[in-house]
Amino acid sequence: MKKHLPSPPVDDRRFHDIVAVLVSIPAGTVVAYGEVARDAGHSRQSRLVGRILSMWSDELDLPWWRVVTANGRLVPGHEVEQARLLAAEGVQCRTGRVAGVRRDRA
DNA sequence: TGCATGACTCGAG
DNA sequence: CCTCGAGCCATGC
Repeated sequence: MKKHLPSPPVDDRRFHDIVAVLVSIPAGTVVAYGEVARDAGHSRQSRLVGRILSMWSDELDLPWWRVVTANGRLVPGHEVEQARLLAAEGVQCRTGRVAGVRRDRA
């Protein structure tokens, strides 16, 4: 059962910071959840990044496909979709994996 | 207040 | 390559 949107996170600074980092990810670049959290100033809230993407990625038009796990693993259940989107930006992928999980460079 | 869950991460087996 | 366990933070019942 999917959970609908909880209270509006617009008042939450952590949320705002993480979203800001997400939208600032250049096309053709893949980053890890932990990297996003660290960039936003919240090194331990990698899970929060995942939750934000899972719940509001579409609502806020966030580039969730540019976010992978620290292991280079694509999002479980969306591997094909994500791989397709990344390929469209020039990021080569393997079965559920990204070819080179460079944090800052494509 | 406590426990379970999750698009996480790391280390070990 | 895969699974498990411990740690981390936020949310919901």
